[in-house]
Amino acid sequence: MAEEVRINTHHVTAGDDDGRATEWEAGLPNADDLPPLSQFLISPELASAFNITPEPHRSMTDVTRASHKTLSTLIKHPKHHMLEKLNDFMSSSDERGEEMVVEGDHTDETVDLILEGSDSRKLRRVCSGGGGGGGGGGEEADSGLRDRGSKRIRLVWTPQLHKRFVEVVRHLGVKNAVPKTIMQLMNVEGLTRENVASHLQKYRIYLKRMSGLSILTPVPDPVPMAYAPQMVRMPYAPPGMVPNSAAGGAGGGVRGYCHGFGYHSHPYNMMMQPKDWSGNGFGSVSSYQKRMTANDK
DNA sequence: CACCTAATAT
DNA sequence: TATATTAGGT
Repeated sequence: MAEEVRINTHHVTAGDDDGRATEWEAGLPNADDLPPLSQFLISPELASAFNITPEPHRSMTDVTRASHKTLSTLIKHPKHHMLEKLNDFMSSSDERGEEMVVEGDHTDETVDLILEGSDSRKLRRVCSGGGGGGGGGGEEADSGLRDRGSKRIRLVWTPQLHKRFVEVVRHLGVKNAVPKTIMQLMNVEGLTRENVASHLQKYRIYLKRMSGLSILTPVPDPVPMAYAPQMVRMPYAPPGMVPNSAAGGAGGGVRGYCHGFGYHSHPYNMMMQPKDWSGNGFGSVSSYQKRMTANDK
């Protein structure tokens, strides 16, 4: 309780003293009703159980600074001119910041477009009930989202975006999930078929991995050998392949092994999603493996 | 043409 | 490392 919280009365100096938007404060709880900034909202046990790292302690100064920043941003780009900023950065980002993030928000309705340089705008996309289009048909137009030189911008698959991807893939079923359809169903502006294809390729590789792996307990702790039958199946042991040191080269050793998807990006697997979307049951993980060999389209 | 996989480029 | 692009095939 070291810090005194006085949000109500604190003023913002962006511009002048009355840059403060008092209407924003209407209905907000009084400072006395709020817990002090220094106090965590969840218990340490809970935090550790869910692998949450507590934010560093914030002082009133930090709050003030953040507040200033927000306000000055809003003053600079008032109203609905936010979208125009998108074009701004697209044309101003030559050669350098050519990374873009498309990240879905909590709802299915909006996605955030973020640039590598931490620029971020909101675009609106509606998953409206209309289009559906099981058969295909070409609706939804264009928007490849390019750099000034008409070069494509690198897409970053944020967890939100990936989640949308996975939902669509599951909804379609793995067999019918092809880039074009996925792209259409995801309904994210700027997303291209190539984006999806590339991601899908990686996703399939990931699934293959998972299907080879034993899904049941990757042996959490060293249990006595005698009692540990064969819980860990070898993923893929193509005849005549030595586990490690094959290509060697890049990256090296153990870590190059679990590249990309399952492990790296988040402690929680990016590729994994809760087993449910609609009634589309495909529980069995190793069902599609035969597809490659034969022909079913 | 859309799709697939593998390899390679950025 | 993650994503894009290309090659070569169905």
